[in-house]
Amino acid sequence: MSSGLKDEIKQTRPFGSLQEEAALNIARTYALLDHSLAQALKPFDITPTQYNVLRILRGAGASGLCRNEIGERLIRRVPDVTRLLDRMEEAGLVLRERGGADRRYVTTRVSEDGLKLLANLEGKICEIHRTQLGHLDDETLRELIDLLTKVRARSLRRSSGPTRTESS
Amino acid sequence: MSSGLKDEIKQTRPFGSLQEEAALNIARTYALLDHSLAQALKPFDITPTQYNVLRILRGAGASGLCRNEIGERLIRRVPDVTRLLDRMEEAGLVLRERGGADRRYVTTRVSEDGLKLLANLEGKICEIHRTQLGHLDDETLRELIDLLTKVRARSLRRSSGPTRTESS
DNA sequence: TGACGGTGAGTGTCTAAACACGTAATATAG
DNA sequence: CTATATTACGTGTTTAGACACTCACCGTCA
Repeated sequence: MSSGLKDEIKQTRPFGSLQEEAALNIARTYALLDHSLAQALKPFDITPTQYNVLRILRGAGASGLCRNEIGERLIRRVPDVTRLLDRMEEAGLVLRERGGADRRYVTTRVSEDGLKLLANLEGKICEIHRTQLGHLDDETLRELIDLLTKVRARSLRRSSGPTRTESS
Repeated sequence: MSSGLKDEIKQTRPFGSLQEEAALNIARTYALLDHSLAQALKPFDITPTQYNVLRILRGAGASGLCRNEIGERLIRRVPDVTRLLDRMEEAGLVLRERGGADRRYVTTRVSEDGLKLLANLEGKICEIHRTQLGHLDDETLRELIDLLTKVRARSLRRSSGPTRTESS
């Protein structure tokens, strides 16, 4: 069981350390999950990151969020939120508006089309999650979540995540 | 503890399901680990994927591997192994040679420089892993590895990983 | 022996990521 | 009230990822 990854990637040598094996397991598992999510989202012409943005903006509601706030809430930090939003604006999923008290800020909000897309996606996404993780019971999932939270605990003590090169 | 991710990404709503929360935890954790690895490798002018290739080829030894075999052993499958190897060949890290019985195959091997780079990297990589995961004891790491292996178990029953668009 | 399907590798092209730099608006200090 | 720093956003450019397509070689079988 614990040497499953070695077979998957046809590795001949033992892992250098348990830490390395754990890191590779995380990477491998993420690759599988992300790939299937990306495939599922492709018919809707959005990427997992764009889906992430849509959900963030839906959560923010009518007041919207500025570019940097969106960047900070992304699961995977990306160094070019501007053009990510450019593409989503062009696709009609979000609306941007400069103004308000501080004229540096550009507020981004989900559009009606964006909300409709999210609603359409909801069932599909649940199905993906069931396919990916439905074979594990709640206790196992909770345990996994707790362990991953522990993994991140060290990083969190020192920074709020990968530093983005923009605005740094 | 289990709501750590919500704070990290400043999420206001509860997660849709435990499955979703687990998937997002995996993604978030991977993003942190991958980012710090990429930063550590940057002074050596290679990416995590290139590092992965170097280790695969070192494991394969003098007989080398053909392009598709390399692609199958990567932690993260990439759809353009050819140009990945192009870049590494240009950097002097690998050698490619067409020939042998079946002249369709192109055998790739690590170069001397590639091996030297790997040797130089070894200590650095161990240090990274200690920084990332050194706060967890062996039992905890083993547990995490076992859980992630369970997560992947379902995918493995149906395919050997994300299908690559090339050669499919 | 020569047409055929399958396999291994590579190319063209578009999109996205990564990184350094630049601009505009606000805050702060003297 | 001006000079400077800081913040928020955008742009230019290089590199890598994604996907469809083509070419070369092999085995097979009529």
